[in-house]
Amino acid sequence: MGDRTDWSAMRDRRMAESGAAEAYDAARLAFELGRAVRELRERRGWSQSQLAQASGMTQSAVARFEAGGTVPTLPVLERLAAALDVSLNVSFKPRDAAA
Amino acid sequence: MGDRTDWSAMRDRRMAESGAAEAYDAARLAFELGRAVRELRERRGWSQSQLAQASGMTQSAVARFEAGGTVPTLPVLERLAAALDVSLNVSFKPRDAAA
DNA sequence: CAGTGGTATAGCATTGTTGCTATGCCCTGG
DNA sequence: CCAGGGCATAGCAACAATGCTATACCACTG
Repeated sequence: MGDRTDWSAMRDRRMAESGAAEAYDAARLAFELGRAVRELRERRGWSQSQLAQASGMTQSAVARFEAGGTVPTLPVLERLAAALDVSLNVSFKPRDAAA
Repeated sequence: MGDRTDWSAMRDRRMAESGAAEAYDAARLAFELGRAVRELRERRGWSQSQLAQASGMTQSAVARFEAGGTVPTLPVLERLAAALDVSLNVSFKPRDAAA
């Protein structure tokens, strides 16, 4: 994967400023959520523009999100989930037990 | 529930401006996450100040979060989860199937 | 080769969350 | 009665995500 963008630098800066681990996890979570949305979108055969319209965003915002360019906010995740007809799950899980 | 705060008005404004449903869901999610954190914190017998220190926040930020005063960001949720020794789970779930 | 659709980036204004400090209320213990 | 701990709010500065417009690149097609 080439470093065609400037975002990696932005993330690195964030990591250096705070405690690294937490910011790093957030960036990784952003990346994985982006990939998940991209998969769901492509599975439906939608273009970024279509998803954007369905979720009240613009194509550029969708592209930025799918690339993991920023850590998404919960309102945005909810709108994407609604548009893709899936449910968003945000919860805390004990580390030592299931569920 | 008493309306001792000003936050309900803020949420109402957000709901009125956008599409209502999405913003409403985000506010409810914020509220439930706040309650979850409060439970985990009290279960550990921690004060807001202790949790704040453990998660790199201030007591006021913890109070605001537990009250559902703002929709938390993922970095904050990660830090709280780490401090409370639980794992944060953010994912999309199909509406028609399990897992 | 021009035209079109899909995607990636850039730049900027707006908006909202967080960080921080200070303060007020309630309750309990001395 | 007064002091202190715990929690709720306020106000403001700083920062980061979103909204939006415009543009560039690529693949495909007429």
